[in-house]
Amino acid sequence: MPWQPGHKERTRQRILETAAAAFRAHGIAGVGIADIMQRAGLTHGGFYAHFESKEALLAEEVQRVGGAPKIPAECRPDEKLAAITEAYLSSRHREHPESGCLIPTLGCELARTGGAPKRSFDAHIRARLDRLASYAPASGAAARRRQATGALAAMVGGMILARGVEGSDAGDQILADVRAFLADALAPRHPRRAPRSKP
Amino acid sequence: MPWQPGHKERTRQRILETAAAAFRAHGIAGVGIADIMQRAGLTHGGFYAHFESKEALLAEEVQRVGGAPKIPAECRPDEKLAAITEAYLSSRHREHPESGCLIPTLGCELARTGGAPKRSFDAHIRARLDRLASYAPASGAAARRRQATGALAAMVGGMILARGVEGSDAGDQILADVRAFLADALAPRHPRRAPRSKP
DNA sequence: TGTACATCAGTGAACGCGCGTTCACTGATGTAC
DNA sequence: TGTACATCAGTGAACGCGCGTTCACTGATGTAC
Repeated sequence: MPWQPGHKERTRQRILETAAAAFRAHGIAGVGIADIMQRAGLTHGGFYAHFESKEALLAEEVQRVGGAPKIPAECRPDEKLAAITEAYLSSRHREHPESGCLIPTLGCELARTGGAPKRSFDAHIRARLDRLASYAPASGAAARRRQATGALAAMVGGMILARGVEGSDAGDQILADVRAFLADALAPRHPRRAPRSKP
Repeated sequence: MPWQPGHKERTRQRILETAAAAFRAHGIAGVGIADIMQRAGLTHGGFYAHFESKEALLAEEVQRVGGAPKIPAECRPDEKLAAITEAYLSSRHREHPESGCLIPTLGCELARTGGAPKRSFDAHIRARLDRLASYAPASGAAARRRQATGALAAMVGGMILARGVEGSDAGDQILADVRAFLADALAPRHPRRAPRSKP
């Protein structure tokens, strides 16, 4: 074996990491194979020695980019989900899509795809909901699932809105509003109100 | 004037309506001028007699596609925002991106753009938040703003997640969870809990 | 009423460009002797 | 220790294609006489 073992695998990882940032920064359609390879210090022709196609790369990317949520060690169990949403809805995250969650950056495009990328996206969403549900404060699997789904939805949508408005201040204001909304919605509370009554 | 007055304007509107559906169905990058014009029953060359560029069309589109929320006439004032979220988070909306809200379909792409489309998107988001805030049940402008922002974020994110998973059932489950989450979060409640206390 | 005309909405060939993908080739590498 | 060699990761020219945009043109139209 004329090359050090693991050399090709390391190159492959480099391409994956470069592509992950490029996709999130410019969108799937906004990034070409040549872009990715150049940023990885290679030429475009070599790409197909590592991946079958752009679509295959994307599918692997969506599967790979996990994003384990950071939770403060001293966090109370019933405040973990709220802590995750606070960390997610940060200015830093808003300013750095290339290293952030892929749903607000690629979600619209991935929702339209089919095949392998769509399957990866499906798995990505399910895995995140499962994980978030394990941190939800409510009692009962269904209630925790509701909290996790509602929180992730607001996180994703909030980030899109914050990046969609012009100006950092307006974006940060949206983030702050969603943070406050979720802190309130996820706070331990009295039992649910009675169902809507007919007048 | 050899053509009926308003003829060109009607053609222009037809292009705008065709493009609105096409963009939301296939994304900005996924639709070409030739596609739009063909669907409008025209040939691609004529496009530039109506719009300066694809970008100009997009900017006008984002400004135009408003989406006045449908609220039942007999709806109680403090349940209007919740009613809007229920109507938004429907299976029908999930299945028909081409005629639905443009934020879950184009939001990721628009957040990355600049220039006229970005300005339109900014205005679009602000207008929607203003309108939703006017339906929010809380008392006080800031609290209503928080509810409107949180609700729109969850609506947008929830729709993306619902369209991102595979299968109608999984998508509908996500919608139902977000609906329930928001119904709970927007329900009239006791005063907010005390701020986090140190142990 | 019929004909010639000016207008201009719409046509379609052409442009330069960048895309994803292919493939014959190159040359840096570790090994064998 | 030095040289010849086989390997294969990576190169770069080339492909067909579709894109956004341009522009000389066509031909349906309402008007003038």
